[in-house]
Amino acid sequence: MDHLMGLNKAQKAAVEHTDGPNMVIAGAGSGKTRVLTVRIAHLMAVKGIDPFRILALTFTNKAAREMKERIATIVGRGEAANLWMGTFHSIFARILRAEAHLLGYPPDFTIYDTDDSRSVIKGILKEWGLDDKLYKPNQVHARISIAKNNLIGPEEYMNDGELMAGDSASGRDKLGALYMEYATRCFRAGAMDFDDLLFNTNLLFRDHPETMVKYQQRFQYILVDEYQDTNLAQYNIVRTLAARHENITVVGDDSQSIYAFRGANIQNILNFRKDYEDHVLFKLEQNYRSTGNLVGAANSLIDKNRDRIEKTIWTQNGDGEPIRVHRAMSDNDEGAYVAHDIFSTKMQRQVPDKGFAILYRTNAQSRAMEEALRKLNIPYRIYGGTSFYQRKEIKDLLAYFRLTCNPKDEEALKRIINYPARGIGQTTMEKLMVAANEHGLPIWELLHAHLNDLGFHAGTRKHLADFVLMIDSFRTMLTTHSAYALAEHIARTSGMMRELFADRTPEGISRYDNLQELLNGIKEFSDDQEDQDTPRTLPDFLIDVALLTDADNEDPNDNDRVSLMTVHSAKGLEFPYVYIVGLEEDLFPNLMAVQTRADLEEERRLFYVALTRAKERATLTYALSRYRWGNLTACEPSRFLDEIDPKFLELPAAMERMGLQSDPDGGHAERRPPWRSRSGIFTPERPEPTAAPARDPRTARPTSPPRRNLKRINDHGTPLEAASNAGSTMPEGLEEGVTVEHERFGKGKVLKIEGRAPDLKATVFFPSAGQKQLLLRFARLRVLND
DNA sequence: GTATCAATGATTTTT
DNA sequence: TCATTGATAC
Repeated sequence: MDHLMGLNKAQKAAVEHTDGPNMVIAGAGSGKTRVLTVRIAHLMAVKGIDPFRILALTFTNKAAREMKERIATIVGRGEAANLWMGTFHSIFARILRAEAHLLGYPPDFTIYDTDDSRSVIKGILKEWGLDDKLYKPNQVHARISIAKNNLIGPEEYMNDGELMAGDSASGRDKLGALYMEYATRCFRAGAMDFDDLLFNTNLLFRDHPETMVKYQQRFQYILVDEYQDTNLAQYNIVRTLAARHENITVVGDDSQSIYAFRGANIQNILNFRKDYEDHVLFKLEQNYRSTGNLVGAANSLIDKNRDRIEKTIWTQNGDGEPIRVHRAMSDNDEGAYVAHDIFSTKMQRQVPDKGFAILYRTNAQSRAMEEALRKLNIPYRIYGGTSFYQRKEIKDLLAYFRLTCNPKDEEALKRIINYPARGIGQTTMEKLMVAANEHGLPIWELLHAHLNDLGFHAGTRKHLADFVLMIDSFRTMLTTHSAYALAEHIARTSGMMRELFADRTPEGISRYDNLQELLNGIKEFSDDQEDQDTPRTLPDFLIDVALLTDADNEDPNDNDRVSLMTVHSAKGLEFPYVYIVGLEEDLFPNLMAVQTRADLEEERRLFYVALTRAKERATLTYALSRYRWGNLTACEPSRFLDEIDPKFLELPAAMERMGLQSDPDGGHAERRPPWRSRSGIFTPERPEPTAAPARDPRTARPTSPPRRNLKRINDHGTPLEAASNAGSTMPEGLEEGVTVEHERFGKGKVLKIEGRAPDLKATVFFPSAGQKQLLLRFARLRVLND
């Protein structure tokens, strides 16, 4: 078969071994996507499997689309179009839509995005009079999200003594009740949030065996990409669906697991071997992407992690250039360096703009980079950040669509009932919301059936009735008009178009243009019927759009640009020249993510992902000072810089210029990399290895972390306080879930660790003394190894 | 009920 | 720094 040409032995084996459970451990750059696509094509073309019976799950729409394209080139477009290939969320949204009635949802249920979820939570907090500083909406949502991803429903949550105890220990004993209320309100609104798409699929299969069996039988072959990033909800769906035919292939790389923060469980990939005892394991270890230096550097880094599957990534590619490290004075300086370096590389080596990527840990870092690139007229594209679909004007129009399709959608209603202004203000809304909660009804139903019983003045009543009438008129068009015709009608009739057109400021014009762009998008969507016989309707569009991200909006004719993105969104991509910026302690690894060893290991995997994106050359940069929340803070170089074997690094001539010794006795002297220099005015002293507690590379965590608080800088640019190592706080191995001993309370279990050094706090449950909150600074906890 | 201005507080990563 | 919230005046 010619589609097998050019595959190496391991790749070929992974393609041809079609049946039974298979796991493909695919190192970075080892041709994973190729194997997956050829494998699917092979199933169809050689084994004659009906594409309708193949389920292929990915993490991003982009990955799904690209794979489909590649499969189409082998088996033909029409065949490929019938594959069930997409993200977990989009595939199961599709299935849920077909089965929604079984769970009591309307078929045109809304998908709440993160903002909607947060807004629901805010509403409840306000009504319940809870302090939104104690119950931060983001955190409440994160907690609910993690619960759902671990298949813990609101009842289970409230019945789980440990969870509830943990909450009340942290003074947030209403979390369970909040979760319950949140779920109730979403359901009442006929809405599922992102996590519900997976959670409810689990419910569907659990409570409706006949439905589960239907899908079990349908999906004869199941393939899962990026298996290391699946959470319990996803894992369980896959396991359930695969139980019948057991033709399951999972592909992944434990070293690239970077989504634990949202519930991904690396154990899923580590346990596959136990789950399917007669599985076959393929290891793809040859890297085709990167130079020898890059592969070596990445290996030396990831070697510091403890939780991983042993494997050796190797390459036949030449060594290539060493990895460069650049120290910048400030974040703007860093941007200027990167921009200039891109400019000169571009000129000297004739590299197109799209050959470069700038990767950073947090979206906030993009600004300095953007400014620098703009100054040199280098075209760039930012991935992530505020996407098109998050713009206010877009969300507003989408809210009209949502309300039309599902009038119970409370968030949509709140958003637009008075936009454009039609005299329905805050007071009216509050009355409506109170009444809705009293009766347990969606606002829409109140307005529709009980408008006259709510005690509104005639004027207000008229405004409300007009609104209802308008939405109802849109609803009658749902079945008679195409998505585009209806969308355009709504944009005009609602008054949104007029409102935006009237604004002649540059921003206003751009908002109007965005509106037009959305409508164009819907037109394209309406017209695109290649895989369907019936015209696509507005509800179809909404499901699609809710799960779309900015990355799905790329214009193929305008893609010769430098890419700017977070490391997370760079996963799966590759670029000849990669700049990884902001390699500073507290930023990368991120302050919020270095509480436990597992967290730190995830940060390290993230850096591993970043490094392995590069084909030709990687450049690592860090700044000595950086604006954070608007004020200048001093930064220390990232520990990750130390963790790469220095033989893969280029140590710049800057060393000599700074008057540092370099090899006075023929190569045996201490080679001090520039980020370790002692003398720079700006360089905040990091405790020397001898002074600081040794960092054990196996546990990869300082036995007693130096304070990593951001230090304010005074006018002379010197840190106000030296990095203090006082207050040894974190005992070795202390993390959530371990058993500890306290000199007064005896043995206890650590439920939670929070705060930042030196104010790290642990919530510990002692059977003898109950829940205690302990400042690690004072409580001498001893970790017990059981 | 609406518009304007000052104060406030947030930045980890995404479907 | 910037975006969102709260108070004030219209």
